[in-house]
Amino acid sequence: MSKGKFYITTAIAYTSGKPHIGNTYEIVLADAIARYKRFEGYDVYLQTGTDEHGQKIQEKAEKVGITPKEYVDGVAKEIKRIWDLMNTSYDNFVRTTDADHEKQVQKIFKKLYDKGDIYKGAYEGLYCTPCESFWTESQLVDGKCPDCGREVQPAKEEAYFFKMSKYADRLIEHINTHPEFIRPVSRKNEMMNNFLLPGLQDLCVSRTSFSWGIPVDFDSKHVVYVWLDALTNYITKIGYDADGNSSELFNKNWPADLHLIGKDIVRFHTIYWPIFLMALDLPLPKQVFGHPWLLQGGDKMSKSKGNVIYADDMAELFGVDATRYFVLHEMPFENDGIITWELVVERFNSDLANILGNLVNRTVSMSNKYFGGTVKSTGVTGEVDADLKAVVTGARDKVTAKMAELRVVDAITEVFNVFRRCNKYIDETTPWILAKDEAKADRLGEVLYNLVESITIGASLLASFLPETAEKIVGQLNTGLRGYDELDRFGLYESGKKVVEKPEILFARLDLKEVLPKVEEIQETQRKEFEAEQRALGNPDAETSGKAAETSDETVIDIEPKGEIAYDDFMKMQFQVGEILSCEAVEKSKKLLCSQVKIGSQVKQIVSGIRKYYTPEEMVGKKVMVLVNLKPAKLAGVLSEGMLLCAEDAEGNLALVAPERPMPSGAEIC
RNA sequence: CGCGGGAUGGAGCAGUCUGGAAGCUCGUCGGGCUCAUAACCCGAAGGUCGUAGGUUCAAAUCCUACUCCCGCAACCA
Repeated sequence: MSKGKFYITTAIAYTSGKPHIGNTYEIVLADAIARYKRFEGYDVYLQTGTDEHGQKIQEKAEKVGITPKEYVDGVAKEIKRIWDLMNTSYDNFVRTTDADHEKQVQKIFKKLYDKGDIYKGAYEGLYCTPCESFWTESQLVDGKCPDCGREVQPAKEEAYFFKMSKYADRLIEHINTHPEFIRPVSRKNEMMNNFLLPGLQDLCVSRTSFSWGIPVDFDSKHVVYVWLDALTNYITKIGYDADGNSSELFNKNWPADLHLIGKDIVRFHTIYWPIFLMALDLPLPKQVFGHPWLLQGGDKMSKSKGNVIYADDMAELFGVDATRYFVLHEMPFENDGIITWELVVERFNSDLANILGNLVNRTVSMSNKYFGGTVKSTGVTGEVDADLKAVVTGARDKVTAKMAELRVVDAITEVFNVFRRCNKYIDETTPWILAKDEAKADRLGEVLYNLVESITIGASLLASFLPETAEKIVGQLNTGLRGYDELDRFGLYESGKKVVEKPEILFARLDLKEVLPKVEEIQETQRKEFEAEQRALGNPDAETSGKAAETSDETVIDIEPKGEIAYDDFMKMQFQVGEILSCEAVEKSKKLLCSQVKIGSQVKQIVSGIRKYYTPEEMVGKKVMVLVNLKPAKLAGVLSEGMLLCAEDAEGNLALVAPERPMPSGAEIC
């Protein structure tokens, strides 16, 4: 009896490196939703996978000395391994390097080209030849290249563009008439105000600067823009065919009911993707949910800090279900969630061990102790039974209501309220006192029956979130999980069955003191791996910060290698030691500090983007390395006559470079 | 005046759209209980709901101004 189809997708993971717990959150969330929908009776199709093209991947593979395909094969395998480890019930794991996908993307590109929505044009802009970069008028500084300060020339580079503006009005209309399309609502406002209402630019949908992508089949210099490539997986991998021979799977499942994505890519999913679909004459997905991020103690995770939390590390320490529980529970609906090891342990002990694990344990123990494990309904009810039953049988609808709004945390709370109520029931009925009175044996039997029945119902509701645990619980109670339609009825546990003799501890309480050293170990390993990786990539200085740039979802990004320079070029630059005489924040900016720097006998005003790392007070008196003969420029309206040199680490943290021994102001650095 | 989000007992959050007795989890303190994983149950303390005004019989909630955080954008000479 199907309630209809439900097609849900996650964003496909970019194969630039191992996904951390924040990335893993998405698939676990999707899995919980998918499992619950299936449980409700929907015909669910959950699709996830990997996004494998793009310049970053090509560069990275080159660094390691393997082909891009070899590289993504490795990462995709690792991602799939983690998805499987987390016990996620996806129906389809897609890869954008799959042949059928690539073929359809080419067809789609051609179709849109034939239709006139994609046209061949040119980047027209101001080109800085040494930097190989295009700039717009507004990016220029004093009419010069913002990178190198040299002259720029008007230039063109051939590329394909998509006519976004053609569909903008229709999209605005759609968003306005479908309030549920973008969730949460705050993201909708952001999209409207920032991108749609100011007017959409045509989007460049091809690249010629690298080759690791899907080639445009009628113009092989170009590869398809990664987002056009990646987004279309939602249709190609369920059988969309641009020529009209789409599969039954596609016809049944499209439009998608829910795209689950991170808040950072809302723009692509609520603007570009719908417009691509409009151009293909396809209906739009019903809902796009941009979930928040999970942050490590408020910081972004990064490998070099050794504070990345990976799902498999967590699963090893706490178990798969505890890991699932944690990410689902700690992620709020709209704001970023915070993850710390202390919080993990607290949740684990309080909810999983104490409320749930202990409840099952004490119930099974008592059944064994008082009745040799036999659970029998005697019909001797008590006053408090009614409330227990009401809470237990009413839980399903509450959970369903929360899930319908994608309030997964609240749904889990509803499930746990069942277990909390059971614990309270034990206190209200005091079985250990009943057991002392032979005449109350029947009442005692009924109490234990009610507990076993309630736990069975609770476990059935829990199954979508903690599938393994739910099975273990009903296993100990010697029964099975209930169907959705049975959960509003009390008393289906077969009277007279026996529970297991020895209750297995579901979640053993953790001691933070024992967990932290293990965490320390993991972090140490991570830092070592990171350094080893850096060395492999030819960055021997990696451990002290170094040049290897990296973002949270990347293992490494190396900076663009610059061309060799002659000694003369080097000699053109004048570096000197400067002493900071005074320093103040630049009013109009959040990042800039303006310093008066004494270099020899002159004083220069230099603006630097280091406000985040240094206060004006602590700047004063420092002797730093200054590039003196840089052409002055205005930053946030303030004149800057040079550059304070900084080292930048993986996360963009900056540290001023200073002479290692005291040197007088003005000393030349060469 | 770039766009947006946030500020609620010690911590983490809900409540704000649709004004009407400040709520949840954890922690703390006190009590109960001993079936159970030092678990469970009950109770208490603790908040002028960022600040200042305003609307209203009534404001965490609506309006205005301000302060401080955080994203994005810009930018980081």
